[in-house]
Amino acid sequence: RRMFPTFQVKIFGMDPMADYMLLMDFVPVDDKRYRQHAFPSRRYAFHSSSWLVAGKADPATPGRVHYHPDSPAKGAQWMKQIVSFDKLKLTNNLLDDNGHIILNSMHRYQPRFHVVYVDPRKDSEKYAEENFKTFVFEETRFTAVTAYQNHRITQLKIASNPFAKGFRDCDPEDWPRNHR
Amino acid sequence: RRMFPTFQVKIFGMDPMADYMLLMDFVPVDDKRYRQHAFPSRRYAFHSSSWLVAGKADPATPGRVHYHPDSPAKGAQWMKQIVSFDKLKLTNNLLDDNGHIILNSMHRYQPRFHVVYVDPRKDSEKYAEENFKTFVFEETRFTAVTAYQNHRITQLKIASNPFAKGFRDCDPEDWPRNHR
DNA sequence: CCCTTTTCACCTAGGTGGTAAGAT
DNA sequence: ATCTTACCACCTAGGTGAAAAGGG
Repeated sequence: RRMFPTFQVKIFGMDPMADYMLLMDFVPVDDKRYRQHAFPSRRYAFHSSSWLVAGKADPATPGRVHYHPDSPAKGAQWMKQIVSFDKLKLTNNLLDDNGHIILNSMHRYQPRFHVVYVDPRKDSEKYAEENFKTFVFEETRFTAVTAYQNHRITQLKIASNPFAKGFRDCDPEDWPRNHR
Repeated sequence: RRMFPTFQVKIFGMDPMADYMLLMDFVPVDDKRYRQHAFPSRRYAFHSSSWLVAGKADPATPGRVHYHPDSPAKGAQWMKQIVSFDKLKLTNNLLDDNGHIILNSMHRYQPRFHVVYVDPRKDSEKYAEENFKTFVFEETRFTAVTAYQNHRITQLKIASNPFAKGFRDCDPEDWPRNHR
């Protein structure tokens, strides 16, 4: 499935005439597996609001990469509007052959954003290091799940994702302006 | 609206590592305007199967061009599968600002397909002539209309365009194999 | 009359969380 | 008990010709 919200980025400082590839990947935040409850219990109507460590992480998944489908493109093209990675999809299927990003459920991940300058020089491989920049936004960390573990996350998604409009109790269009 | 069927082309002989732009435009086939009937008549239940010349063409429309949205891309990318111009849209609105191709209704057009080699040399403008190839398939000529003038064309479209499935009398899936 | 414009029901295509059944 | 899978109704987004209304 897609990520929601989508990872979006505004870019400055490229050479407008040069070609760049934009891509994303996901690295584990830690070496842990998470779970909802330490002990069996009926006290929680719908899971808890915090995660507990359940032990060591499962074996790492193949480290796939997602190229922005407009890659390669000129710096001017990338900079003239917000770049949105809305075609990026996540899966927990280790045998996936749709090229989706493979993650372990119940593990924490840090999305990373990479910019690659397409070096026109013949021996460009030599400069791979300097033609490559990585950007990490820690506020985009998340726990991968197969089903939501927290009502407030579910409600936030239903309220903000247009495709979940069918599950809304009231229409946000009817809200007073100062509540939007 | 879109063209249907979509203009599609299979490409051979490019340099796999070089960049190319692919584009289409439309040129008038002649300097004529067409119409259905020479004289008022009630003999035709739904128009005629042939076109009659109605006089000289209307003033030529702005000669817009449609770049395939994957442009620019490497020869290897273009050659590895059929290239489909399914994002190309036609309009009769001279003031259109969606970048659609502007055509005069009731006029005949010849679609043209152009391949532009993106020359990496600094003085590439000098070689514009040799880096540009045009391909014309006369069987793709058509008369632009705002509404179909012939029942058999309407039925052919309904039978073959998936988006018109709602107007089909019977489901082609139910046809015997040798009729498909 | 002939053609164009506008609106509409009906599709394709695909992104949501809910839900029930399945797996461990 | 906890988590995963498969399927579903319900959306968004947009491509069809029909039909009615409008213009010359």
